[in-house]
Amino acid sequence: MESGCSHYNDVDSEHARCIIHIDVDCFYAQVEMVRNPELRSVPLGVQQKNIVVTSNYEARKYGVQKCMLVTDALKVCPNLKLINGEDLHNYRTASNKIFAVLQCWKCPVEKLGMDENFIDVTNLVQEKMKSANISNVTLAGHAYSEPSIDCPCGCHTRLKVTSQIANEMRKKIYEDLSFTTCAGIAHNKLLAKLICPQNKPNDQTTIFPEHGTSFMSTLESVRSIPSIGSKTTEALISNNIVTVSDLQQASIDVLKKHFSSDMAVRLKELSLGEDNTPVKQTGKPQSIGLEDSFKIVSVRSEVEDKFTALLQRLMVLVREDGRIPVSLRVTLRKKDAKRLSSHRESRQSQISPSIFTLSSGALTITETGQQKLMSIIMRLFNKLIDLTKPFHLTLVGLAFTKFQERMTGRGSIVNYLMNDISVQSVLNLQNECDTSSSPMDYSAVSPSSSTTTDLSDAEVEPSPKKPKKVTWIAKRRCLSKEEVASPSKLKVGELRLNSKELEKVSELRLNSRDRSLTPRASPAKDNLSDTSDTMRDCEEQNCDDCPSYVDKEVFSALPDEMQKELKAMWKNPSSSEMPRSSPRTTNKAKPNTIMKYFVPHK
DNA sequence: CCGCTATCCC
DNA sequence: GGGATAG
Repeated sequence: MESGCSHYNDVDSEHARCIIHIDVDCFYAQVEMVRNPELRSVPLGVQQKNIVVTSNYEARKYGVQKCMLVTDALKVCPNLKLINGEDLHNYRTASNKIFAVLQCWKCPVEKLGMDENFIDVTNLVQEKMKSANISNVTLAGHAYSEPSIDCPCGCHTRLKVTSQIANEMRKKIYEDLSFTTCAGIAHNKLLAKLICPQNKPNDQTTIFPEHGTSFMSTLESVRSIPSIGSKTTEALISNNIVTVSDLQQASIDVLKKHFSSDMAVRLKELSLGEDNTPVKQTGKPQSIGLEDSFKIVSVRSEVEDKFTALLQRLMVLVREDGRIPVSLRVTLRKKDAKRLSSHRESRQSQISPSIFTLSSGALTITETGQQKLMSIIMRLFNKLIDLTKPFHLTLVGLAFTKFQERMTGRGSIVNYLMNDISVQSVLNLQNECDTSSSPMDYSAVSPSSSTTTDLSDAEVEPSPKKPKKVTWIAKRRCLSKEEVASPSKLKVGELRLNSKELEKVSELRLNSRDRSLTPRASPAKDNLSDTSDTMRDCEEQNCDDCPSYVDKEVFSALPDEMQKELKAMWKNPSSSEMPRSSPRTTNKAKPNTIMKYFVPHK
């Protein structure tokens, strides 16, 4: 190191992180101007229903504000050019492009709505500071306030480097996509977001940690703090806490009287400009849903029609998403004289992935699959409505809320096997108490990930609503001829492998099936073979390294690497990786998940 | 203000 | 499962 090395870099400091918040200027209006550059020079408003949801800066000169009534906007700006913005498709596309550009920096990017993104560039800044001489790095854009004190942790330098990165990002968004943006640079999300609009449009602002608290106190209402909404504001105001400054000075004990302890602490921290929430990489949504509101629906058949229509639309979205849903939620809002606003009720249930099919890689659903889903939906509906009384609904909603975990492919051979096996087990779990001949009783089927929990819950602490004690029996199922012959049409429940992996597994299963079928003459039972064959086969397949429950032939067909990994695991089960969803246990009475799925219950 | 979609927290 | 929050 050289001369005045005052650039101490304390990565454990409270100011350790480097966060950028990027906000696209008047997003909808810019999308329209990019589409049609002639609009750039005229006052432009984007209209939804009867309101101007946003306007370009040309229109703002005349006083056209966000969410203004069209009539009022035209009064202040008779030349206002209006474009209908009710179709969000173009906006979504533009939003995704911006998100994609930001991903180029290989840092976590969190999307917030269509026009905002957080980026955590902490690691990138560290790298830059290691490789380049940053002793006299300059700030890009504005500072909220010039750094005065010399923060010993080195955050000033880091944030200056961050401001340079933010500048590069905005430059690339402009060069690639022609969108101007604002950015806020800070050591946390709260300050980055709040400082972002300080220099609008098309500019960026950095705030240094030492100014966090004083900046926050410039905010008039507690409501301007993200995560403090109308309800929390009400509660605070009723305690005479109106401004952020009030909140800064409020006693924590007073806050704890009206909020949970965690919430009280969090409110206080926010008021001081402190926020340790991480930037979470945005990925696929955790739920995909639709809802439909209306004046009144009081007839069951109409409800069914609404759900059928929703399901129809929802399937398009799920198909586009590509993942296989395993849980379904039904929501409704009852007509309520008291609370007209959103008081929703919902019920959800697991669904069998085998309802869906994969044909040549695309997720589809058969007619009978739709019928199965509808019967689940109506069963959930019945749980929500007392059918002996009249009902009055003002909204119904449908959402898929859980999805089959993606095969990460490489990395985990245990997952490779587990996913496959666990799904198989689920498909073949049967409730002993179930006397019906129906092959699928949805109320009884548990998802792979929660089978263990459900079982123990049922044994240890039966819920009063489900008093009957259940016993699960695992059976191995053979593939039908059609399924083997045409793997692309296999039930989705058995297919969570990519095509290469699929080929392998199909092959293994085919072998396994041939072997179990040829020696014995029991062709009558096809799909659901009984357990005895399997159990005996397992006993016959004993080998030195494999437990008795492992099919030797299947095992030996696995790649050497996989065999090794499995053997290692069997030698020392507790130290081996387990699937995320199944916490391992040291309790011998409670077998680990792998055992659970391999060992047939007696 | 309300409709809609999604997430997080209790 | 329900409420609060965001956009």
